[in-house]
Amino acid sequence: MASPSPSGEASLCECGRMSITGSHVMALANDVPAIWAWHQSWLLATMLSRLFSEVLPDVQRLAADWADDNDNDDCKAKGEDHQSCHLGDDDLDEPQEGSSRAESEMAGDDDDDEAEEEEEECGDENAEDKPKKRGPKKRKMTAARVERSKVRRLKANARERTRMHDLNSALDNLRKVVPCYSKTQKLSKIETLRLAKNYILALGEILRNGKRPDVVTYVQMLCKGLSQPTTNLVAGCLQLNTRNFLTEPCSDGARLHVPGSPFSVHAYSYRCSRLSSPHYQPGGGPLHLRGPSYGSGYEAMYPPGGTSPDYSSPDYEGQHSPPVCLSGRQQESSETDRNYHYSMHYSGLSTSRPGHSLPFGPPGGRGGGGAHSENIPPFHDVHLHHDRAPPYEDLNAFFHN
DNA sequence: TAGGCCATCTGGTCCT
DNA sequence: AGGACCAGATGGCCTA
Repeated sequence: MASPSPSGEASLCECGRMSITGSHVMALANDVPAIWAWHQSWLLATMLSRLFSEVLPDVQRLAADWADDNDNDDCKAKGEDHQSCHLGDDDLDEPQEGSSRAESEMAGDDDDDEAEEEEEECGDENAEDKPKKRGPKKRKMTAARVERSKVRRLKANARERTRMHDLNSALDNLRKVVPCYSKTQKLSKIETLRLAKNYILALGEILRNGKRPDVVTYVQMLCKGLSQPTTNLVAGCLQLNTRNFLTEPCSDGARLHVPGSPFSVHAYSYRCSRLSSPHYQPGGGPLHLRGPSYGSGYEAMYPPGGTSPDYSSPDYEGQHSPPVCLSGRQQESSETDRNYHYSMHYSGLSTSRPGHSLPFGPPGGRGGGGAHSENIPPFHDVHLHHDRAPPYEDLNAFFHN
């Protein structure tokens, strides 16, 4: 630095006065026993003692030399202006860091720097032929620094574990309030979030329309974007027996009331392809709509007559999930047994809230939806999960029938 | 065995 | 400096 710029001068002066670490540190440095008492750290006391008693004179001397020698080597070789060399971007952002680096760099020519446990990286003098790099310099990883780094890493790992555990706990709580909950077969994280989103959208849709959807529509809303296993799970949780509405006893578009069910169901020709089956052939039916996001494994089949959700509306952006499509295998497995494993989020139903009326009362006046068809197992553990305001309670009751 | 899911580690970034 | 958050990597477990 043949002609130190004002900024460089200020930096050097600060280094010389050692104000870089704070005047209080300098004051303490003159009293090593105080540091011992203050920090209870042999390492820090040793470092500061040596720093100020031995290194500081050299630092000050080198600071003067540095103004004459160093500048040209660094900046002109890179074609950089002096300002950026004196105070690079990183220096501006981290003044203490930059000052410390200057301090270490100034002390770099001293042979004693190898013994400085807490000193910064001073390797530049060892690689004079190498171009100096800008930005933060790597600190020398002394044993003490390595040890501290390990401890810090272990603590960070523990915190990260705790954080993830908390997150998983929150997800568990979310699993309990979405329409499908099973202790034995947990929804995956992503499916839980998707189902929760669909659940919220479905509730909002009900509130907006002020009328209940048919069960197929509701299931479609809930299962939008879900994987087929999850779709099956939700269907099971919602007490939907595919034999009630996934068969072909009725003409397309005709409504079928499932005995005991509060829903009136669109009975339509529903060929439930096991899409994951190797026998599956896409595009096999007139009512089949390809699921946009499940081209390889899923096929969306919506009932005719516009009973499917309005996926073209802004509320239904994103993936479309297939409606209920239970595999033959899962149909063979006892749907009834499986349903008993799931906690239905009932509230305000007949058993717990006798006389409570549903805003979307079941057709036929079977208040509370307490009756069940032969294909729909009765609920034995109807209970309130939450204390809700009546409207939401009613909605919840409706959704879980 | 491939793929999905998960827990954990790790380094980076941002903020205090 | 340290904590929170995030994303990538990795390995284990499970299932089809």
